[in-house]
Amino acid sequence: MARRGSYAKGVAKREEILGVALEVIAQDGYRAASVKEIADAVGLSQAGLLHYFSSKEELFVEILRKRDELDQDSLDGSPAELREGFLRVIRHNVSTPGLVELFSRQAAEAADAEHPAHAFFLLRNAALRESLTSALRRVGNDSDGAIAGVDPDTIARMIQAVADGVQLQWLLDPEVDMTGVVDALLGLLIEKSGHE
Amino acid sequence: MARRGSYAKGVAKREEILGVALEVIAQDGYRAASVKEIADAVGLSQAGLLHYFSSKEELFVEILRKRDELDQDSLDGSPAELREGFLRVIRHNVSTPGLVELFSRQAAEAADAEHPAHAFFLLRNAALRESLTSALRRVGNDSDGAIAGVDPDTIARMIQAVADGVQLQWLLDPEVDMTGVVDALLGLLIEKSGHE
DNA sequence: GTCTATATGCTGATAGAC
DNA sequence: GTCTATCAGCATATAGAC
Repeated sequence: MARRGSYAKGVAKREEILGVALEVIAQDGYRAASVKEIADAVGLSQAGLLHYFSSKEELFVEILRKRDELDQDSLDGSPAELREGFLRVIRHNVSTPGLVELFSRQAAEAADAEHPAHAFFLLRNAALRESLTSALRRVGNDSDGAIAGVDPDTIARMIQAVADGVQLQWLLDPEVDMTGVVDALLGLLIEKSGHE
Repeated sequence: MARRGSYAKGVAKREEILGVALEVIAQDGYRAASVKEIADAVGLSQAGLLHYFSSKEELFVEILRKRDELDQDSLDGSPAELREGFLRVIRHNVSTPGLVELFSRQAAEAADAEHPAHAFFLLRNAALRESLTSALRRVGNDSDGAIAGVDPDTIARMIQAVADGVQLQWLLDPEVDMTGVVDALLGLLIEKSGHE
């Protein structure tokens, strides 16, 4: 129990760090996404923080993972709820530009198979596609979830691509209506699946 | 003439550098996208290369601009040709992953309004949307280029988003069929505009 | 115009005391 | 577990010779 106790404290501290990191990056923007800034916000020195994460890159991955975890509630439930939940997540992202920038940068840097975030993004993307295709299969007219002859996996990639791509446009120009663009696509897809 | 001569030589050298940079990054990947690697490929020292570009960031912007310039031929012409040209550009990108990674990274980093690539991406994106909306207006049934009630600007953003977003997926996993996903969206949009 | 050499500056990572 | 101190390292940027 003593061993588990100290282990649990380490886990709790990690969680605390991730929570604070999420807040400070959301509030202060991507500039706050340095080890030192996060350490300051938590009330630790840089070295103190790196006691819990083996590297900056690992820290960033865990931040993104925690963020997904907090968003997960919105992505559970029925197909109709999935659409609304998906849009809710995007709407929420508007209030956290720093996290969106962190995500977008890491997504690009993760191209390298050796990058610490590479496996994370592969898994994350696959899980998201799975949620989407499963919803498509349950709601579509075609039993396999295809829409107008397009297979569900391609549809899922399309939805994810639009969401990720419009983020880049929005980071460049906050006037861009991220939710509107994604919702327009979802609307077109649903109409299409309903009418065929 | 003497002045214009030396000026012209400077321009010519810049162009030469950009051409070589495009080649080396396309061939050797994003790792070749450092000032030193490019300088080596051109046959200059690092300092010699930076004589022509005030900073690394400016160099990168010019590389991306040059790339667009070379792709421009594919994006001229009629609406039908625009679709084919758009897909041709994406197909070509498959052979230049280093450039796609450079583009994606810069697109994310350009979020900061102070970043040298910020203005470039704003202009580039606007020009691309203009090409797309103009094609939509010429080809659509609705005189204003809307599709199923979605305004042409949103459609244009959607198309651009899917192209940028699927690149991230493809960088992560080269098995992903970038062209297929984008073409599927274009197909859905065209059907939709044709049937309504 | 191009080079060599160096400054600069950050920031992530590590060693070792407490 | 946390800190202070320090290293390491690189890649950009600049100065100055040729």
